[in-house]
Formats: sequence, structure tokens, C-alpha cells
Amino acid sequence: MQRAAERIANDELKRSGLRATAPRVAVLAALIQQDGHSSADDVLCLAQERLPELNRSTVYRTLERLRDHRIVSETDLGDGVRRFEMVAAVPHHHLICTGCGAMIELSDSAVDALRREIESEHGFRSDIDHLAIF
Amino acid sequence: MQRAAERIANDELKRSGLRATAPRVAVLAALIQQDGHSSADDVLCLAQERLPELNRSTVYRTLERLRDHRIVSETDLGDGVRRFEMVAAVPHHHLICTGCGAMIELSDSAVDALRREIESEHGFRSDIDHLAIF
DNA sequence: CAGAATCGTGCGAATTTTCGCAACTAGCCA
DNA sequence: TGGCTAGTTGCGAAAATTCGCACGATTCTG
Repeated sequence: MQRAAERIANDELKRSGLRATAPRVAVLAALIQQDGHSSADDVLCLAQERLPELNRSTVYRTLERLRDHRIVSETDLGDGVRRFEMVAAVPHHHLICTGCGAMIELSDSAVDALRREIESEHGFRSDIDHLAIF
Repeated sequence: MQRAAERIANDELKRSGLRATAPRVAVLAALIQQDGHSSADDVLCLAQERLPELNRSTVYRTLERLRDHRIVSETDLGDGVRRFEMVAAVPHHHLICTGCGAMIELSDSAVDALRREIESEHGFRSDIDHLAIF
């Protein structure tokens, strides 16, 4: 199980031209295993099972790096803690009701129109991977 | 100067059905005076000139409240500090280059199409007041 | 108006996130 | 090999944000 996640993590890192160091593999493998909306602390705890000396700062730095390389997406779901997850093959977004907290999933097609408009209008390729709309 | 800001803040609060307490007026007046992309700390400092015993927690709580009432918008410009500002009469958004940090302003019209699609598709009125796109 | 319920605040502590630095590593080139 | 350089990490401290609590103020109800 973890082995598979580690192998995938390893490949993913190399594919993006990042060094596949032990901490990075551990962080990304944890993210793969938890599969969806993990907090930095979730990631730290799971990754530390494999790599006990792993430091909290390193998790944050790695997540930031992975985000910059669009391997993971970062979303603030409004509960005071940022969430991270693998960028899905099929990107999706969330509509979150500020009244009751209900979450509806929004397909990417609506957002894609905006993405394309920004690109044609400003020549700006945008990272709208995982939007939370309230 | 500050007096005018305070009066506007007062009116704005009442218009939204919020109690116009001294801390809230101070926070909102500070936001009005600073006019654009203030950090919580900026707001605290300026507001404390008028109300020295004002507490940091109260600033955060007030900003959150004002955000929920769409009086101010909250944006993460990617520098590790959240920014707040009055919701503009003409809403705008930002395109931020992850390479060089340059910021382009994006008019709301592009985003409005998305907003309308979400409303007609899901009957969901969305708060896309001040987007930061990387 | 009295009493009850709700709201807002300051305070301090806890949690989350960022930062600076020194040590260690990997890759590169002579 | 040996040393230069850039990249990465652990560590601890700092900064940013949230939370729980107790007190005082405001609103509500009768």
C-alpha cells in the first residue's frame, strides 16, 4: 500500500524535475494515501510514520513547492485550515454555502471559460485548479 | 478625515444590520482610510490610534464578520498574509505572476460570466468579490 | 422595569504558518 | 579527488490566526 504510494510519489517528483528526496516522497505519498482535502497536520502525522524525524517546516515548504509545480492544489475551505490534495485528472471546484456549510461540487467546464478568456485577453496562463466559492 | 471615515463606517454597519459598536467602527474606518489591501496588522495599528485598548482578536473577528456581510473582501495575495479591503463599487481581481510577482488587474466582466453560470446552473449566489489568480 | 437570553469584547493560550540560520547533500567541473 | 555551488532540511523562534472563557452591554419578553 504505502509502497505503491511511494513509488507513485517518486515518479511524480522526477517527472516534474524535482529531486526525489526522502522527505518529499514521504509528504507526497501521504497526500496520495489520504486522497483528498488533507491539512498540513494530517500530512505531517502520516508522513512521520514513515520518516519520524520529518519536520513541520519541511512539510509546509514541500507542499508549497508541490503547489508551485501544480502537483497538488491548495484550497481554503473556510474552516481556518488550508487543505491540500493531488491535482485530479479531472479538476473540480466547490460551492460552499456560508449559511449551512453544505458543499456542492462544481465541474471545471464553467471555470474553463474564465481560464480561456484570461489567456486570450492577457496571455496569462492561470492556475485555477481547485476553487472554493462561497 | 478620520471623522468622515467613521461616519461612513457607522452608516455602512447599520445599513447591513450590524451593531455599530466602537471597535467595529474603528476597524471599518481604518479599512476605509487605508483604502486597499490592508493586512490585519495594518488595520489593528491604525484602529488602535483611535481605540487603544482594541484587541487583535477583535480585529480578526470583525473582519470575518464584515467579510460575511460582504462589506469587505478578503484576498490571499500569496505573501503569507491575508489582505482585506472595502468591497469596491466596481469589483476587480488580480492576476499574479508566480515567476516575477507582477500583478495585473482583471476586470470583473470575465468573472461575471462564471458568476452567472453558477447561479443559473446551481441556484447558488456566489461571493467572488476579489479573486487572486496565479 | 426585572430577568433572561443573546451578543460583543478583552484576554491569554493554543494552533497554524512562516522565517532565518547552520549543517548536510547532491551535482558539477577542473 | 577536492572544492565550488545550489538545493534541501531540521531546528527553534517569530509571526499570523483561531479559540475558549468570563465579563459587561444590549436586546427581548413579559
